[in-house]
Amino acid sequence: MNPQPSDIRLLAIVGPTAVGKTDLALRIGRQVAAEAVSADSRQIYRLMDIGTAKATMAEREVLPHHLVDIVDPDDTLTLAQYLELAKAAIAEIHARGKLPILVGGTGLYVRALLEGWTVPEAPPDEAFRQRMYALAEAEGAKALSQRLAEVDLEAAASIDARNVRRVIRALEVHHLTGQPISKLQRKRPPGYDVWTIGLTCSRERLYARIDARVERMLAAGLEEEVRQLLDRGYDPTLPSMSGLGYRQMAAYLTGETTQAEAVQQIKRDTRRFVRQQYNWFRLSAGWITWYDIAEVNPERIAAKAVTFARTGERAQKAQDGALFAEPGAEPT
RNA sequence: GCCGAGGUAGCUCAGUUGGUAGAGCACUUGACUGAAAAUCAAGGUGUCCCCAGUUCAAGUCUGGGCUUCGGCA
Repeated sequence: MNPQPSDIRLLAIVGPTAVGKTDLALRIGRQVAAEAVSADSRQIYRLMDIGTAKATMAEREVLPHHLVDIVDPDDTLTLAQYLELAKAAIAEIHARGKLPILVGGTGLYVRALLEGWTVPEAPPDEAFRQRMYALAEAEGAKALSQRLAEVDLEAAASIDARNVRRVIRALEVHHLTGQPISKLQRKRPPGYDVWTIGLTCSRERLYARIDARVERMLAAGLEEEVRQLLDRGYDPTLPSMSGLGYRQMAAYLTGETTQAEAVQQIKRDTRRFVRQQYNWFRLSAGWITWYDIAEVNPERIAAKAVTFARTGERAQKAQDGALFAEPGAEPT
């Protein structure tokens, strides 16, 4: 008998990069039987350890991590594949009598999982994409969007015509399924017994943490890690190499920029990324119990999580240092 | 000390024949359903170094001052 999702107690830890999500998960892992399910689109890659700030092997002894190191840098993992693997991992961990902890900063993954997005069954068709890009090149992005309007008016209206990538995906779905993407996108909440903790702090503080972390990555050998990837023949244009730290380091190592510029750009781009992350994890979101790390000791947050693991009891907003009192707010 | 070139948005700078300013980046915000740390979009920003003068009107012209950077002593 498979357990119903509603039987599965799931803790989620979200927030911007470098705020301390992994650290919190480890603290919890030392106190209760738990395993982590990563919701990080970059930690999936093997050989990319330093720049993605993966938990160390020793830390993974304490808290086993799923969905980390699962594909090679020249491979890709799609959203649909991620969702399948994550759901399976969560079910397995629960079956072992342990607490699954969803940890990660990839908003798309977290939201898609917790909100139960049904991804249209249309795997990428590279040849089709190439043709569409050529078309966009020849006739312009507008023309492509008009083509989409002919088969899917709703999608054409909601996707910015200038965002060629998304317009092509919508066309691709119609091409492969004969149906408009706007009709295939569904949400079916999986119904986990989930509590989502969000970690945050002021931008000023976070930006300082980011700068410090980038320096630590450099000291730990980020440059050498990227050089080895290039030496192994992994091309700078691969999706995996578009990650923070890798893209800029590769540009330096191939002579496009100076080292100092590359480092500065990593810091700058990471700050930009943080702003993007807050679009997925809004401070005003009722489904997240936010804690400001400058105000609440991580041990105290971990204690709340442990209580949840044991009893299913969530810390109340408006107490325990949680931000944004909105009692009764439900996950969407 | 002398000669030259500057001082305009957080930074680098543009600003035509005088009509109270503008681009890139930064910064802030938003979208996001099989590439997502991707891709795309929107937005604000100013003692135009200071003082005086000419003028209906000065970032722009004139004089003085302060200051930065070169070169020469």
